[in-house]
Amino acid sequence: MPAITTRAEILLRTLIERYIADGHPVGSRTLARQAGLVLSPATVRNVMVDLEEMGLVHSPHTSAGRVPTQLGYRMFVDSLLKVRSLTAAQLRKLEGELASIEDPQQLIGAASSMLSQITRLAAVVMVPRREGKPAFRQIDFVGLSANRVLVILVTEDGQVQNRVIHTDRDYSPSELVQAGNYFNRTYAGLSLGEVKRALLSEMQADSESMQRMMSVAVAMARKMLSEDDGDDDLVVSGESNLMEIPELGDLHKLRKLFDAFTAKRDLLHLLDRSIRAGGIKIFIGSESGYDAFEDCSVVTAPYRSDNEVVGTLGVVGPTRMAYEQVIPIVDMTAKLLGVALSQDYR
Amino acid sequence: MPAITTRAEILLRTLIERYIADGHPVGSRTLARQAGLVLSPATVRNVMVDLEEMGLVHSPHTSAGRVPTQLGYRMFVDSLLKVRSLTAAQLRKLEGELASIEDPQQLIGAASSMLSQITRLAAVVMVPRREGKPAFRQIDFVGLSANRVLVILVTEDGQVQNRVIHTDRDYSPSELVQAGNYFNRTYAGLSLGEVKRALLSEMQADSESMQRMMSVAVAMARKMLSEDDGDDDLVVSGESNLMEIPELGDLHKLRKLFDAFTAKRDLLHLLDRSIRAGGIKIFIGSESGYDAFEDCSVVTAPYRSDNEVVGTLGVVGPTRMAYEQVIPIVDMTAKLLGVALSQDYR
DNA sequence: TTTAGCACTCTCGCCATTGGAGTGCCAGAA
DNA sequence: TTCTGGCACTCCAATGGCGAGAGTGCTAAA
Repeated sequence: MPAITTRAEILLRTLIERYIADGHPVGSRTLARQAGLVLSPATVRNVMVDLEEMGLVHSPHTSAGRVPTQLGYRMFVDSLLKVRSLTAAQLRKLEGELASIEDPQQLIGAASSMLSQITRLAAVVMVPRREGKPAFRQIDFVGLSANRVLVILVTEDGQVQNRVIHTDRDYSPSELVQAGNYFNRTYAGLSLGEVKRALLSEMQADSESMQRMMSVAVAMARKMLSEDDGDDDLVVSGESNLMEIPELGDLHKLRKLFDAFTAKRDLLHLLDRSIRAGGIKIFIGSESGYDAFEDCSVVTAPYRSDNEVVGTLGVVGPTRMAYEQVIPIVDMTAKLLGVALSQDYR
Repeated sequence: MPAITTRAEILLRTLIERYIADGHPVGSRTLARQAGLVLSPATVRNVMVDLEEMGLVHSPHTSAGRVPTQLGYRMFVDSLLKVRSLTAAQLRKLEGELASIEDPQQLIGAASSMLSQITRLAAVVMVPRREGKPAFRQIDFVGLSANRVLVILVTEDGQVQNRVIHTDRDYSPSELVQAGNYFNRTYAGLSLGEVKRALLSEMQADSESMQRMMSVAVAMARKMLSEDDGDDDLVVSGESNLMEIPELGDLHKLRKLFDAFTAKRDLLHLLDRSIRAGGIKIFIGSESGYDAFEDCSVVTAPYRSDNEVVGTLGVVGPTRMAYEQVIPIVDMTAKLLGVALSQDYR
């Protein structure tokens, strides 16, 4: 296994850039011209067999040019890539669109749709997971029909969640108001996590010491909070951009991809893996581990709100994508989304 | 223009059934055998030229069989079609899945996904539009940061809507509670439409006669209610089923379709048109008027809650779809969804 | 170590061929 | 008048052969 020389690196880089640009296998003649080195095609060919031995490039058939392998792309993004920073226009557009939105939900949607529009790929944005962090602000109990109570929970950041729960008996409106008041008085300002813990211990404490009503309120709130855990969600946009991409022309592959987008589960796991990594993370081809993304690369970046990572976003596109443009766009979108989220509700 | 004979009708029907079944143009030999009539291929051919003159069938090229035209399909579904009623198993499945769900939102989602699973086509369900009908139950004002108030509106049927609005000045929590109480006292039990009307007149009335606070509450609520109009929405599922359909194999067409699904606008208009028609409505090919659906048929049925039509649902599939199966399924799903919606919150 | 030259290989587009399916039409039968 | 058998014809789809073009691998010389 030959060690990789500087020249080989340059050639690999130009090969990949070229291949990304037009999608055709690159021959030795074009590569020699393109690379800026003064080299004959024959020499380039010699280098190519080295690269092929190292598993960085591959020849679709004897008389085609070379194409990067997954490993080749990996090396490319790891050490050969020069990212192009955004144009002023792009930056302005991104900033402008996000700055004008207030509602976090809409913000997520806007980020996703912009990301897909600019990259012309599919974009995914994970909704922020606050993990019991946001402070509790107010709870309301509204009686519906018999035995059914609507619980409305408002957090400090202005998010509203609601759920219908079933109770063992019918409660009068005034009982419900009372329960709500008790709750709001007792727990105002605590984080949801703390509220949850407090509820747990309160449940275990001697229930005689509480009025029966309060214990019901506690039970209701607990039900509400406990079901709230797994509500991670994704916003996907621009899936149909992927239909324009020749590599994914196979309807079968395309279908797997689209199903993955609607199922969301795998995608969520993938984003989850990258949430801990501090910055940009790139999954090339089968590196993701999900076969729906076998011919795709996924570029993700975590975003932070109030200096703490709360989610990830990214794009899904063909392995042969314009990394040097996509990476800064994803990066910047994550930053701007973070800023926009932090400015709200503070 | 020859009038259509009974025999021609039978042949047209068998031709379409056959074509729907396997997608190949049908030749005179097969048609003669299939139709159950004792006829030679030659005779069938003579009938075919009649049908072709009437614009009901069409020959892709001189030596292929015949294929139904849009007009042919129209005649087929209008007068030739024998719908097959559901199998007991299908019915049980539909009933079972929907009966166990309570939340209207989830119900819509479930109906949509079942519809697409059973038909193996794309399904759409319009969310019920209640047009100011549901009764007002409760409103809450929650102060967020300065000048920003979260308004939470609960209707009699347990639906919760919330929106952040901006106010001219900062309000204290107690002011907000007061405003809420005033509101709930004054308008409890009225329908949203009535509340809206009442607010309008109240705004115009001499504002000196109200406390300043109340007028603010009114303004807030009005803002909330007025923005609430255009929130029609759709739930789409099973889009990716359409990728398996050979007629739609063209990626360009497919893309248009998918974009129509995400844009929702055209689809919404289409469903809107069929909401007034009492029963099943079928748009074949370009009848829909939207070119994304040019090669598709759309089968819709309105559904009712509490004996009043509140929405439509349907499926989108290739023009060549198994109408005799799809129609009863759409029909029954609409009925069952109506029943399930009516049983809740009553 | 690099380069030029050369034979070789593989793909791709083009064309001609062929078999099959199905039609249209006509003349005769019912 | 209506139906049918027969026949010539048309068109498609699949097949195989062919040549051009692109690019390689290898070798021998600079």
